[in-house]
Amino acid sequence: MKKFLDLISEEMKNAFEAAGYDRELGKVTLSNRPDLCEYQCNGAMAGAKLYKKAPIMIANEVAAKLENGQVFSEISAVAPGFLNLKVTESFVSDYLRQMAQTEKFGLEMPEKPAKIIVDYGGPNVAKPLHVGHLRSAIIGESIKRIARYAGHDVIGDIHLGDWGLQMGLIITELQERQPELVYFDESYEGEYPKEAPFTISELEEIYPTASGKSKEDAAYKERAMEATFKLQSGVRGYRALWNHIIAVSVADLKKNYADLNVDFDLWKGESDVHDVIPGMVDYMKKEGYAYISDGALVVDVKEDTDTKEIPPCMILKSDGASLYNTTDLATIMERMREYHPDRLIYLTDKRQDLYFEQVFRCARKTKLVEPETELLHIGFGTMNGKDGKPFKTREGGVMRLEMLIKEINEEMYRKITDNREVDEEEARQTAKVVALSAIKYGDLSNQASKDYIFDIDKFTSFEGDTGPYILYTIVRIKSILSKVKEQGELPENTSIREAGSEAEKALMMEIAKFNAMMESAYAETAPHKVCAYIYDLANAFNRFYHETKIVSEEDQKKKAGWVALLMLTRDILETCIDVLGFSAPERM
RNA sequence: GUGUCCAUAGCUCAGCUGGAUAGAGCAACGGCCUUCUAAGCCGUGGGUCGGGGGUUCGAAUCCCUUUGGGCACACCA
Repeated sequence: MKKFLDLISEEMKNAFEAAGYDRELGKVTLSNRPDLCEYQCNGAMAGAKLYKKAPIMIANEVAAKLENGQVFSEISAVAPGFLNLKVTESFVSDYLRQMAQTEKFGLEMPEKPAKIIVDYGGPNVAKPLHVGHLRSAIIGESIKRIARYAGHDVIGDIHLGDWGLQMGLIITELQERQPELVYFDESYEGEYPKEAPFTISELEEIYPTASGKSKEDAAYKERAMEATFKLQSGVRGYRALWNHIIAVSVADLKKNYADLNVDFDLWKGESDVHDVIPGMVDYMKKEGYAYISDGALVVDVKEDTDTKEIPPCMILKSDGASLYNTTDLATIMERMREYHPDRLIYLTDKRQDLYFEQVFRCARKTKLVEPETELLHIGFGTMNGKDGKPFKTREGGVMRLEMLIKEINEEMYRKITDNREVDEEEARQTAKVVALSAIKYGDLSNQASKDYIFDIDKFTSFEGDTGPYILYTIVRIKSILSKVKEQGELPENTSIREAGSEAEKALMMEIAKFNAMMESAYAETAPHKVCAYIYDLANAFNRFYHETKIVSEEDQKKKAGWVALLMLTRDILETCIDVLGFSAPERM
């Protein structure tokens, strides 16, 4: 289904053409002066220079070619050359009726769906999820859902960090604490225990401890590197231990991500490409891409057009070990082989911008990807506390994600039960749903690339531009609809009617923007556009709500029209929050 | 040093493919609940869009410059 603005522009373009001007001048946009008109076209001013004519003359000529009627109810040419428009009530309501009957409210599907892999820039196993992981999960999930809704074939891969030095560190620290463990007995040939010799909370404490020690104690670091090497070369006991670490960690991760309503199609990690690395390295050497520099194996990724120094992309460290680059490149190779994606999207902190620039260039240069394969890094900003510095606990430590979520759930529960009689169980459930909307909307309503202030009080507030406000609006609509239903039968013809008030028309015009909004949210991988849209839509609805009594309306035809409008509004709002990754309760 | 991102109301943020009077929310103040959830709606006040220059009929938006900040710059991820 064509976009609303395109339909209007089409009329305008015909008029420009009929008046003897370039039809491309007839692009219509939303008015920025709602007091004067609903839509506007600035093409006459753009055409003034081209045709050496006063813009107002062009505007007048074009206006004369347009007719009031089907599409426009008001057309005026205003100095210096604006074309101001209002559309007819019937044009809007016809469009909405069509939207209601069309799959995905008229969002056009791509001719050929793109195969897209979203890499959530994996958390390291054995490290607790902290607030830093929140953004990649939330933004990645939404980008994935938006792309799916837009008709593409999307695979989400958590891409765990499960193969680096951190694993060696953990193993070393375990050995330090429990040297008697059978995993460290190299002569042992029997089966290893099924139970891990540690719990998730122990694991989460072990890593920071080990990491700290390695920074101060060179010998300790040496041992960790050796342990890493042993693990990577397949020493049985180390592998067994590694499997335990992964299993315990992944179980915990799954629980955490489930709480966030985030899921992954693939739980792959760096370790999955371990076996293909040697082949890739050989290939890069053989083709002459890679060479030794200062002992390390690198690929040059400089380009003549560069305005800055781009260091070469390192493939192997001087000790021959692989690193982040190596596994990422090998992963690209594997993904191309296995899925042949058209597009790879990476979500990480924006501090890795340069790193991904190098990796992408390297992948292109070494032909790991097709020339047309799109490689996209979405670097997001830091989540800061109210003081503008990276988010910490009150004590100054790193905030664990679990704690953060718990805290917000509690806060929400408190607000829901405040001064009200609510069923305990229902209140808990509702609190969780609303809390998630608060966290996600709070994050996604900001542009991903910018740092933002995570303000619990603001996000959990039930006022203003927040997740709870959006949910409240949806709940309100549902409540009206169920009241109407209780009243009994509605006339059969429950289709949207022409707007009877300004607020109703405004709501309808807001709804009509849906497909254009979703299209650009996908094209620009911009979830915040969805947030901005539903906030406007919720506002438009609430204005309409306040001046329209629906349940008590006597005119059944009118009422039926409103019911249809409400259902469409609800469906669109719910679709939008679904692509943002949260949902609305039945009551709140 | 090089590169890069950012600077908009007291605070948090939109707007940036150039258009008329720069928008929200919070905070402040004032209205609106016997009527579909007041978690709402309506209204008031609040701005040299960091500074300067340029391009243009027109600049928060594009270009240059300057100030202040964040971040990155090969053996971490």
